[in-house]
Amino acid sequence: MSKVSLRDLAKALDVSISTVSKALRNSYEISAETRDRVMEAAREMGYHPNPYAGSLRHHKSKTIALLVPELTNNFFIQAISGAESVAQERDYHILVYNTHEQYQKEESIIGHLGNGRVDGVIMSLTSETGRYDHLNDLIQSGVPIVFFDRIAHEIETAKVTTDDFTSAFNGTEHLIRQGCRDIAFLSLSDSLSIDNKRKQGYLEALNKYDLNLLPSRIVRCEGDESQNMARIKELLSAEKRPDAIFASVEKLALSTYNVAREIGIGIPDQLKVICFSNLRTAPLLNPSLTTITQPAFQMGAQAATILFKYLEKKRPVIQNENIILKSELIPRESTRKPC
Amino acid sequence: MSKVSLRDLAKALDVSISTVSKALRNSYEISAETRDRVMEAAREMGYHPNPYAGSLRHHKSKTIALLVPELTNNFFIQAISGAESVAQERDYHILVYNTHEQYQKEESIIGHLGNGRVDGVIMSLTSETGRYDHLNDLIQSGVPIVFFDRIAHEIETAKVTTDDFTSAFNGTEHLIRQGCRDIAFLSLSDSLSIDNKRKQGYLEALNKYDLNLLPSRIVRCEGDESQNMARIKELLSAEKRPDAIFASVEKLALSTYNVAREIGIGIPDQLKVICFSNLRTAPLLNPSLTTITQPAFQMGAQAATILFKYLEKKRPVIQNENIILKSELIPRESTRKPC
DNA sequence: ATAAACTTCGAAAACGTTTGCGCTACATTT
DNA sequence: AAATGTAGCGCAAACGTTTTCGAAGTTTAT
Repeated sequence: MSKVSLRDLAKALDVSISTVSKALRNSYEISAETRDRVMEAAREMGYHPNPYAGSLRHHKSKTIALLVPELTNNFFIQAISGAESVAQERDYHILVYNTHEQYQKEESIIGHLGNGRVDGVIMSLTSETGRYDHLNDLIQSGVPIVFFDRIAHEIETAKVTTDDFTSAFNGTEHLIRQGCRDIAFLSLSDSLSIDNKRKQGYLEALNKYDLNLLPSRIVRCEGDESQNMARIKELLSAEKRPDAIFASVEKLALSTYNVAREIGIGIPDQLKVICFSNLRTAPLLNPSLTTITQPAFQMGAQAATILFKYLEKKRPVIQNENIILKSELIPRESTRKPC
Repeated sequence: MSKVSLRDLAKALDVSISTVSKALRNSYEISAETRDRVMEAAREMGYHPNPYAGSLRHHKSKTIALLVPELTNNFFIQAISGAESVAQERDYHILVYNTHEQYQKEESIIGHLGNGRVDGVIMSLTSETGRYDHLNDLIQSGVPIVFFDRIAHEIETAKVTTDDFTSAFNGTEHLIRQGCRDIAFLSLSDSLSIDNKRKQGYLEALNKYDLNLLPSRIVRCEGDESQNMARIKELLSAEKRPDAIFASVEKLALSTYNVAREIGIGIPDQLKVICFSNLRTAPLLNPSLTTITQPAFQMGAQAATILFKYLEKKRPVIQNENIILKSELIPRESTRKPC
């Protein structure tokens, strides 16, 4: 039982290829009797249509691409999972690509998506991405893009994000209410939309409470894990160290935990920690970690839903559309006030 | 700049389609001058070959499928990441499918992979999967499958696993050496190869130390999270509760942590816990979790490497081949002996 | 009875490639 | 001078579909 094509079926049934094709698609042109014969034979011979032949005719692949800057990351995985759920419902296929936080890879992958391989793209930008020609080219060539989380404001299309500014504001305010007066912010990248929004929320909260900021309190952590840990260690080893850390992403909070443990700084007594995170084990950490948790699964599902909505139209040009979901601040021990 | 095809290029250059095609593939039939003109025009007009047209001719899609029973799972994500890395190097594309631990979904997805959509499959079985007709059919139709972790012994092909028996034996022995005498085993599914191997390793260790087993000490946890937690709660609430838990998978250990916290059982003093896990936060948990960590990334990478090795042959029928990688037992506080 | 309409099917083009083969020049050999 | 060789290119088939159109044959309407 190797590949069986329409031609094989036609030959076996002694009818034409087009008859078989029409019968399988329940065309009104075919008599019920013939249709049943064809269906029966198709099942028996194990016929499955060649998807690429169909794609070639239709200029539709029933396939979308999903680009994320990291795979081993709870947020992105949950988002992928959400998108995959929606795609599976609609019989779409998902190509997954890891851009590894590298602009060059993003560009190269996007380049491979041009000529009909996918009907659309769902993506989150690299922390390096500062120009968008590759994305505009793709859209120009008729492949719509929906962004989630790390979006490109410059591109007119649908974007699914969370209330980063407000969440960061609330998170910072939470720290202040827990008694912190010198809060450091661990940033991932200056070119990232979400990072900037979060930073602004953080600054706005400091401003509201008249806490003036040392410039050194905003720490860029765009290196690998050991480089970031070195930065954090430097920050926490200074004679005047901050009394709280707001990590813009999960991994920086974990690095902070590791550094704190290494150099003997107690959380939350000597240092409070909060971060954006989708870590399922946040409640089980030592100490349990206060998080701002994004609805990652829903974000992926929403992005997919929007994309499919447009793909079902004849001319899928996506309009500007901003879906903003709410994150949830979950206070835990890492920001507990001393009693 | 919408789609540009060979025909468009040919028209623009006033040569035939075949000349363009050959020029782009650096055929010796084409003069250097023409070749350069074509190359130049192709770049300028933004030509990218339609992948599906090529697939149709070649019966090769440069695409593989990756089926996992769960997406939000550190082990599988790392494995996907490993496979993706190898695929990216070789310019292969990866379709990712979540079978949601459901045999029916696995069967349906496999059915969609039949006619040329993918050149090969890398997969880990569902905990429900007990029959393999769908997989054999796929292989018969010329699509090779490489298994990893949750394999089907019954199918002759390449399989990448870890030393589950030995690891489970060692893990159990570790518990015994830490003073445990009544060790419960949390199992995921009876039909899963890895689960059985782990169970056997566990039993063998008990046997070596002459610890006789209550049948109730092997607990099947194949439901959803709340059902599993109920089971574990029942186990730990009994008047004679076990002094250790060996969880065959990560999520059951986390459920155990939650239950223990809920009903006030101290880890490790009243209960020791060990599990197979790829949790990055294992060292940061409260208490830090003793794990048997599988080389998940390498497993995915290995599986992909083997698959590609066969795909590059003319007749990709994969021979029986068992790659067995070693897991690492990392003792942490959750199995610490009382001092 | 003939014309019109409908039913059921097949021929063939098209999607965008790749590739074997043939054709034209021209150059080289006898 | 004729025969042979070669470089450079185009024609057309093929991959497996879908779909338009027309050709039969059959039924209905006039």
